Amino acid sequence: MTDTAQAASGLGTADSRREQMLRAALEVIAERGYADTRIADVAERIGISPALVIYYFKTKDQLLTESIRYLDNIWYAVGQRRMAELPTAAARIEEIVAMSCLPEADAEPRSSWTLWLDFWTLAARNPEVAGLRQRDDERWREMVSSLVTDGQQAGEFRVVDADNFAILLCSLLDGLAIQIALDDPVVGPERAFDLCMQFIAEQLGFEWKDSQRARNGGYQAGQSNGARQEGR
Amino acid sequence: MTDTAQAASGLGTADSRREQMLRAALEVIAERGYADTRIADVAERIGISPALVIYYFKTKDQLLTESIRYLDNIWYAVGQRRMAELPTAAARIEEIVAMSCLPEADAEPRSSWTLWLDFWTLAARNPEVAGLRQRDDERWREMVSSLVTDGQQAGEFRVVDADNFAILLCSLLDGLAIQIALDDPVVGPERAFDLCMQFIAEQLGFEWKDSQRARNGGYQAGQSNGARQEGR
DNA sequence: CATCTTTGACTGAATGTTCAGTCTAGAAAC
DNA sequence: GTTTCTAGACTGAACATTCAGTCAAAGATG
Repeated sequence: MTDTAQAASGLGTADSRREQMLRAALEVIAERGYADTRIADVAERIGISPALVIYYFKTKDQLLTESIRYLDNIWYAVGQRRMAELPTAAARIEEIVAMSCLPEADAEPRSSWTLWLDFWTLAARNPEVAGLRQRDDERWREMVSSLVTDGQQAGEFRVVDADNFAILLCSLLDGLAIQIALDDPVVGPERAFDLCMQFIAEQLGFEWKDSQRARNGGYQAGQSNGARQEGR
Repeated sequence: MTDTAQAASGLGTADSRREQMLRAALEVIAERGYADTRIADVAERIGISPALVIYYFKTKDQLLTESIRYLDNIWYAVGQRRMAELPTAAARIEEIVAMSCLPEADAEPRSSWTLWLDFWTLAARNPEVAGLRQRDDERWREMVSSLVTDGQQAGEFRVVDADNFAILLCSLLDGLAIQIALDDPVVGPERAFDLCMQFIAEQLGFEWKDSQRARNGGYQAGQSNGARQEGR
């Protein structure tokens, strides 16, 4: 599966190839785990020879490392875009929680929660990846932090220390993500989402009414612009 | 290096050998990561032949899997023991947080936060380990949950849903553990500990005064046996 | 416009290394 | 004198990486 899509569509050359490989690598990592990902797997997935993979990325390590970077960037970009489309701080923060907890209808290869587990594990030993992860975490904390500040100025939220709150929330999200990634029978996506939102609403002192967010699909029933589709 | 300590101390035969290997395995995993742990590393560490490792554990997989189980059990047992020694629910819950956040003076091989990252990553693909992890998580949640209930009955804590709180706290602890494991410059052990305790105190409605807990040194000055040194 | 030349994408067949696991046989322990 | 341990040498398979080219399109050259 998979290969055809792009392979058929003719994009053989140039940097689309690179990207194709990065994507394939992420898929394989998600399935087999970082450590068990072989160059041959990635190659096979897009129907090319292993040698070609090395042709583009000098080493296996480079391929995998770059694919992680790729994931990281995409994910952050998606976050930014979505934030921009939402009107209130409360809605934005809810979207962040949703991104962390709720699987999306259009399951991208970049999703798959287990990818983040591998990411963390890798960061523990690979300094380059460690730096990446750190920056990434910092970015999310800042996003949350400034969101909170905004919300406070707009009178949506009660006054609490934004930085501390950001650390708390981001850590909580990571922790919940583990449960979700590992399919914990007690802490599924919905429950994680609800608990987290309750926590936030309580901390920031705003009303949060459960329901609304119909599973996947969209982030908010009402709120107009039902368009957002996350192209691919 | 390393070998000497135990090797010299005579415990050569029988099941102490097994345990010695399990410990060594954990050390190596902590250093090199689960995926990069070789049988030869474990053997070398205690100065034996790789073949001997296979003699005791039929396969590499078995060795590693068992070492994870070993870690899991020890950690939980330590938790139980410590809980038993503390008088109030508040103190117990603080100890749990400390165990999750604060490195201890007598750094056991079993510690090393990165071990947990590997544990989770492994659980994502290895059903056996997945079961282990799930049970483990459940145990901690129950511990917290019943702790909260106790505290409530004793009038120490305000009334909140104990199960939900347990999920929240355990997830938060996991999330903070990631930051700590990866040496995040912003979220170090102390800050994680403080933030977490503040959160708890607020949720459960009790007073928590920072100070007290002098960094490492274990939870309680006393503890006698200053001997245990864990060679290395 | 027919021919060479160049260049970039790509492959299949080696090569070499790294390990897990086996096998043989010696030393202890009981 | 079995049975339990243990080491050392060895095997076999799995891979990453290299190498020597193939192939086709794009430019030169005449």
